[in-house]
Amino acid sequence: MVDRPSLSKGEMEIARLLWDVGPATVRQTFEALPTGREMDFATVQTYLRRLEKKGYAASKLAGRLRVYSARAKARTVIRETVDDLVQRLFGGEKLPLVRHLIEDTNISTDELAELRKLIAKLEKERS
Amino acid sequence: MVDRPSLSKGEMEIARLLWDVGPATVRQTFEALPTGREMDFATVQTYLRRLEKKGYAASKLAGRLRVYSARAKARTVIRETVDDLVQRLFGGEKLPLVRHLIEDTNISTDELAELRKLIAKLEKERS
DNA sequence: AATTCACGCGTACATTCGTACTTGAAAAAT
DNA sequence: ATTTTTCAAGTACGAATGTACGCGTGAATT
Repeated sequence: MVDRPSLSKGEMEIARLLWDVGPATVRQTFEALPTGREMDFATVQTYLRRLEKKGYAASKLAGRLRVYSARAKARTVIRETVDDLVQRLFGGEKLPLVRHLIEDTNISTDELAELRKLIAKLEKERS
Repeated sequence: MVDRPSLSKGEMEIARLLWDVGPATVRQTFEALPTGREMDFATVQTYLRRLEKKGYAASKLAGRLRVYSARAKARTVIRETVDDLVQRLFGGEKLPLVRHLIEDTNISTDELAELRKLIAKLEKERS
């Protein structure tokens, strides 16, 4: 619907944090960065600003702190992003991507089992 | 290993064509573009040049035509690209991506069945 | 009260990206 | 032989991206 410019890689990382930690200040977002992923505070700030400009986030001042919150649902953004990747890298077919994920990344036995159940459930629902 | 700069979206599209149609001239690549995806001949040329510069392709002149061929395996590049996406958008966990693909994209019943078989096979191999 | 810290906001800046146009030469068509 | 088409190679150029710095102001610390 709303047709936003797509997310850049860096913006994706920050958007994900926002989905995770909910409405958050720059600092809270900054502190939600995974260990090992170092990025300047001001860089996070810039990404949040850009997310807002692109329509992925909203913000308001609470006192003198600006609080950002996600404006687009993770579900939706993930769909758009993955669709785009599938289009460009797999010519539009998603199955090869799924196959890659379960064959070429060392997926754990537990994960395999979980997928088996998920598929069974979906197949049951369809019949 | 070789650590190349990552592919841009546009470069991905062209890289995929190259894997598909094998060693190819600019024109052959250009003509392998999916219907509906229009892009200038010169743009394809630029992407191929950039792919080469980044180490994803090699080329040589055959007569007066330059023939490009993939230098990095699709498998590898797909792994790198998907890994990166999983890292940024899913915090490193791939299962949510798989789940998204089989739950939130209208996957066909045939595809579901195929996945079920694939999983069964993998599970058998592991035991 | 004076100093230091933290934050918002504006700005910066080199690189990459998307998307071509141009020029000159060779090949193909007339 | 002249015209037209086709390439390779160089160049272009604004927008997006990654990554911050600096200033001013209000809050916290000493």
